[in-house]
Amino acid sequence: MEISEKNGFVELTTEDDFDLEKIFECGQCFRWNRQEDESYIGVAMGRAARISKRGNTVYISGTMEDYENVWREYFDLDRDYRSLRRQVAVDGYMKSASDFGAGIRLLNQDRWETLCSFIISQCNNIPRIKGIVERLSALYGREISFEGKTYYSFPGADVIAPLTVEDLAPIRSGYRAGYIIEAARAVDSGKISLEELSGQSLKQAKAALMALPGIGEKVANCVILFSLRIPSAFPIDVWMKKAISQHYPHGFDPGVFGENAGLAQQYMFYFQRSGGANNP
DNA sequence: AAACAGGCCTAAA
DNA sequence: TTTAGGCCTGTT
Repeated sequence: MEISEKNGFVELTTEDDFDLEKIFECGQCFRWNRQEDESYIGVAMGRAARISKRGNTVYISGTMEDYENVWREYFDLDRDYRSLRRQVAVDGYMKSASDFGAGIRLLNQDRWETLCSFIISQCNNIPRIKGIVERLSALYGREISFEGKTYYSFPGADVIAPLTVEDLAPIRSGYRAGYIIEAARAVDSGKISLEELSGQSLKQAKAALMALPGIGEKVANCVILFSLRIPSAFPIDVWMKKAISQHYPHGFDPGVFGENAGLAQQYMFYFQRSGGANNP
C-alpha cells in the first residue's frame, strides 16, 4: 500500500477491497453522503472529510496526521479484506454473496455515536434514521466548517446526559428519545464503559449493552461489530432472517465463520438487501 | 386509509 | 421459551 500527501488529500493506493459505495451504503453508518461527483462527504470522529476513489487510489481529505490518527483505524486499513473474503466463502451461496459484496470493509466507528445511532435505527428506515441523526447533531453537536459549508459533529454522551425527552423533541426520534438519554447517562456516568467492553468477550459485551433499556440483541450486535471491534458479532435483522431461511433452511450457525462472522454477515445482508440472489 | 419500517418491552401462555 | 400487541413518526 502506497501512501502520500498532496493538495490537502492523503492518497492511498491499494489492491485491497475498498469500494466507497458498498462501505457507506451497506448499512453500517449514517453520516456519509454521496456527492454529484461520486465522492462522499461525511462527519466522523469529530471531523468532516471528503473521500473519493479513482482506479486503485483512494483520496481522503486532510493531512497525513489525520490519516494516522483517525482514518487508518476508521477504515480498518491494516486488515486484508481480500483474504478475509476468501475465508468466509465457505459454500456456494457465501461465494456469491462475498463476490457480490467485494469492496465492503467494516468501519471502526465512534462507540457512543454507534450506540446512539443503532438505538435510533430500531423499527425505522434508513432515510429517517439519517434524518434523526442529522437533527441531533445539528442541535447539540459542534459546528465544523469544511469546504465552505457547516457540518456538525455527533454530540458526546456528556452533552446528551443532562437533557430530557422534551429537549430531544425537535429531532423527532419518537419513543427512542428516552432510550437515547438513558444510554447517554450510563456512558457519561461511567456506569458502562464502551472502551472497556472493546476488550471483553462478545458474550460479556452483549450482556452489558443489553442491560440498557431499549437495547436488545440486534442493536447490541450492531454496536459491537461496528464500533467495539469484536469481529465475531453477528446481527440478525429482518433481512438476515430472510437470507438465513432462504439459504439455510435446515439450520444455520454463524460459528462456522469463526472470528469473521461479522464480515460474513455484512456480505449476506448486502446481498440480500440488494436482491442479489434473486436478480443477479 | 391502513399497514409497515434494519426492534424492544411487557404481559401472558 | 415463544408469541402478540403497543410504541413515535413518516411514508406509501
